[in-house]
Amino acid sequence: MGNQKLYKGSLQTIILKLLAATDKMYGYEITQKVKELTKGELTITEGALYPALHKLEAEGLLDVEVAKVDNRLRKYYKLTENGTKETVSRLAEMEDFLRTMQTIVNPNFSLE
Amino acid sequence: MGNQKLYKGSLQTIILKLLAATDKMYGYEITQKVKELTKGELTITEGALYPALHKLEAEGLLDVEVAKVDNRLRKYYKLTENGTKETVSRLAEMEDFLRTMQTIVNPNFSLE
DNA sequence: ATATATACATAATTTTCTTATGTATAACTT
DNA sequence: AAGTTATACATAAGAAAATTATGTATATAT
Repeated sequence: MGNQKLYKGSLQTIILKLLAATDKMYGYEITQKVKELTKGELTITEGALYPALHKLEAEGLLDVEVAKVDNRLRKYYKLTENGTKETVSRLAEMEDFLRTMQTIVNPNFSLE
Repeated sequence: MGNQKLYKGSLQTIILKLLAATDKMYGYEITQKVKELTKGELTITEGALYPALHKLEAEGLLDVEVAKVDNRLRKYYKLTENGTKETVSRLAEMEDFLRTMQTIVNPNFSLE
């Protein structure tokens, strides 16, 4: 597991992107998907995930739909119309950030 | 100015990388260099910078050398031997992080 | 004379996480 | 049958790293 600290600030964007790619997902599913996608490099804890989902919902970016599967509760989240728009801009910001950081940490990068 | 929030957690690595590329720099110089390098996308505030420099120094990654230029104080920071080693591993972690995030937010990326 | 730039610093607050804890059901193991 | 792990939600306490606000002081530009 790499430096989790670096992921600080990017959780909302990750959630939004996954929902843009999969239409609807529930919390636990998101944690498992991220673990799988990142080959275990990023583990989203419940203490980070659930508050983040609640916040995105409160901001009107996500809609929630409760389901019962195998006698267990699931909360499916999906992007609202506004959430879809916001995802586009969050992804653009993320790409700017990644490009900028790439430039800075590039081994060929020099200050001269 | 992009989403400053995304840079949370990467300030130490940025400082270390700049010092690896320039041998010694003082605080204000770092803020200006970063602004220039990122074309204004990232503005490092003093409230973030100075505590970060003090912390890196306390951890033994930086040495400080005080100078007086034009009757004004400057504190030049440079990597210690340990700081140079640590920079290598911090940059490796940063590259892992950037690669992983790139995978997740890549527009060609799909969950199927 | 006044504002901006250079150069440091810290305190209060906010944001976002980690760690710890709690509830509950299902499935697997011994 | 009993205990552990997996599934599925949630929140509270605390830590980490920033922002915002404030402070000191000198130099330069208007």
